[in-house]
Amino acid sequence: METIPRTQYHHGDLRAHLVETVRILVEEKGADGFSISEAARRAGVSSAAPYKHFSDRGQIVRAVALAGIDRMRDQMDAAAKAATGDPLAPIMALGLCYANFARTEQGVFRLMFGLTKGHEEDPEMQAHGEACFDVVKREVRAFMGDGPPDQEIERRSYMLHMFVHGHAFLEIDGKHDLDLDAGQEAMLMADIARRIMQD
Amino acid sequence: METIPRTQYHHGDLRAHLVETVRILVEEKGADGFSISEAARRAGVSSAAPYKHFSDRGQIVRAVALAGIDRMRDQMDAAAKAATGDPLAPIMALGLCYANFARTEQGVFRLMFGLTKGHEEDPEMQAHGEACFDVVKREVRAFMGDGPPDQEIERRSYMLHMFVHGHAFLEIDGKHDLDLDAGQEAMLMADIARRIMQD
DNA sequence: GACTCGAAGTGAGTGGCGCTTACTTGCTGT
DNA sequence: ACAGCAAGTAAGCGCCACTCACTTCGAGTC
Repeated sequence: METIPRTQYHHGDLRAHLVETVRILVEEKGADGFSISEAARRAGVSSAAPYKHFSDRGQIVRAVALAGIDRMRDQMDAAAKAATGDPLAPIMALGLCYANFARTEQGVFRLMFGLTKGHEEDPEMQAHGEACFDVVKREVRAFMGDGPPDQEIERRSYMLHMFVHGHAFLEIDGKHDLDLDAGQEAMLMADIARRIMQD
Repeated sequence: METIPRTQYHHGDLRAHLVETVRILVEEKGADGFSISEAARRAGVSSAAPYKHFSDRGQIVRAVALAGIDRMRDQMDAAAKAATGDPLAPIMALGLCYANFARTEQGVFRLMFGLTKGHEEDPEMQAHGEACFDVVKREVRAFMGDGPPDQEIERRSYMLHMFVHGHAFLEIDGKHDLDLDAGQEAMLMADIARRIMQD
């Protein structure tokens, strides 16, 4: 990240640079402790420059969140495909992946959800989220076979999502005292996955 | 709520008044769209007045969150005690209560969690949260009897919490498309409760 | 290769915010 | 009656999001 003042007048790709800078700031200062001004400062441009690329602060944050969703989707996809052995392994892997993402990209994770300021019905946001959830549904379908109707796949997938989402947030918010090591967390995930997927 | 300018110089109980005003603002404008200045304006005092009662904005927000936790605890306690019939009824009732609180006090609910700015290790906050969780543990113990060790009670209670917490947030964030009516939500809760509490 | 036109920058300015400071008010205890 | 202190005020500071009038410079045209 370039804190050094630019030599050229035009930046090159300020838009992408800003998104990345804000991502870092969000992790450093928390999901609501950063400012666009500071991001501009770090990028070595004036505080007015960001508004040539985004209509307002919300749109920058939105771009950071969207990129986060995509990143998480990629990680989930990879984790599910890499998991073998137990037929429940891919589903467990998805859960662990979700929790790990929340821990390692806490700030962005918070933005991805709870970004319900003016984005209540943002179709692009929803589409990217959907793509993420599709990975879950795909693995649930793979586990359950072709028997059950889509509605049942959806139901189970949502149950899994509820659990892991709650866990992720309780974890990063420090709202539980049972501090699990990686092994214990994996066992918890396995237990949950079994309970949700059985019968 | 008094928007009318006061007649007396001294307010009477500005502290409590502010907490209530901020609570309302949080619901109106969202968990991060309100300002202390506006709360002061609504209370009919100068923007400096709040700082005679709170060291900073964070402490006001904290007070609002604390009051919220207590309110939720009371509702959960009442809901659990009122539930009869099925032995799982109290546990289901707790879940529905949690989800309903999140819906009706969305702003405060968001504050109660995700208030991890400087409050990471706030013992009072944790204590109030604990008191809330105790209600869950009490009902789980009631369901399971004296057999299982405390650790198992804790485990099951946390599973319930994960699930309902995830549901509450996905719900208020509008992150799922299966829009459940009250009956369907109750059935979902029942299904989950059964899966978690069985064997 | 000069010219122009628009995208991408600048710097100064606005209003609102959180918070502080120095001062005032008026209730409460003696 | 009065002192002292808790609880208010107005004014001001620095930071923020965002705007506006202006400048720079690179890409496309002749």
